[in-house]
Amino acid sequence: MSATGKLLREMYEAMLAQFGHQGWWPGEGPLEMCLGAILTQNTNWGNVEKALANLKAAGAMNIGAIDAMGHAELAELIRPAGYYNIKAKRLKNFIHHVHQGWGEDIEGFLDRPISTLREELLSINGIGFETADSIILYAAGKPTFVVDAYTARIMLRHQLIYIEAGYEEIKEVFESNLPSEAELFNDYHAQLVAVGKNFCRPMAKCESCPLEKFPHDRFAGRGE
DNA sequence: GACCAGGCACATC
DNA sequence: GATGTGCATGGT
Repeated sequence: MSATGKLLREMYEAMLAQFGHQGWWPGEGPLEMCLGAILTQNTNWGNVEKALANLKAAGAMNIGAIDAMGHAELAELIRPAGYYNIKAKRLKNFIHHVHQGWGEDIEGFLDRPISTLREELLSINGIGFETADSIILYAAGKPTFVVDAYTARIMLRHQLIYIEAGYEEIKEVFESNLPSEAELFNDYHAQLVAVGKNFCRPMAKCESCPLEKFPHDRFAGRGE
């Protein structure tokens, strides 16, 4: 294993020891996770759960129903997740794409090589890098690393990336230095979010952060 | 009442 | 190609 891989491993163990397994997206089916990935864009997961509950209560947790639904009706159901007009469009774009190619077979849509699936997801308006990777990792259960703003900030502070690094470069640091295991990538991302929420904030001090013992700059994060 | 939350597309320069 | 802006609810 590379030196970076060893460091990433040790950082993971330290976070795991402090936060425990996070169990993100314990899963009520791949479709729900796909919808959740879009609904959670720049939004608290608690609000997303309310929107998903509304969809279920309306009998709309299936591809055909959402594809057939009018914009206003869908927007109203997902209202608690915020940005409901734009997210209604994004959900429809995604659902329509899957419906046309795969009918109700979301698992067939997801069960393809990562590169194929990722490219196709990214071609859908409303699905960017993070949402595509979230769908691949959490809904399809395939090993692709999800990068978010917390990940970028923590990696930068710990001098594991350059300030100029983009999404794909940050993702590559994890994927080329850790074993390609969906379960590890899943929990690793969740651990980074826990650190980001609780410690590694702009201008925050590092005391009692599980990553404090690893090399870092205190105020090197993005946007600081 | 300000600030934030598991982004993305589009306009503008 | 870099930077700015709109999208919107609910919890702290």
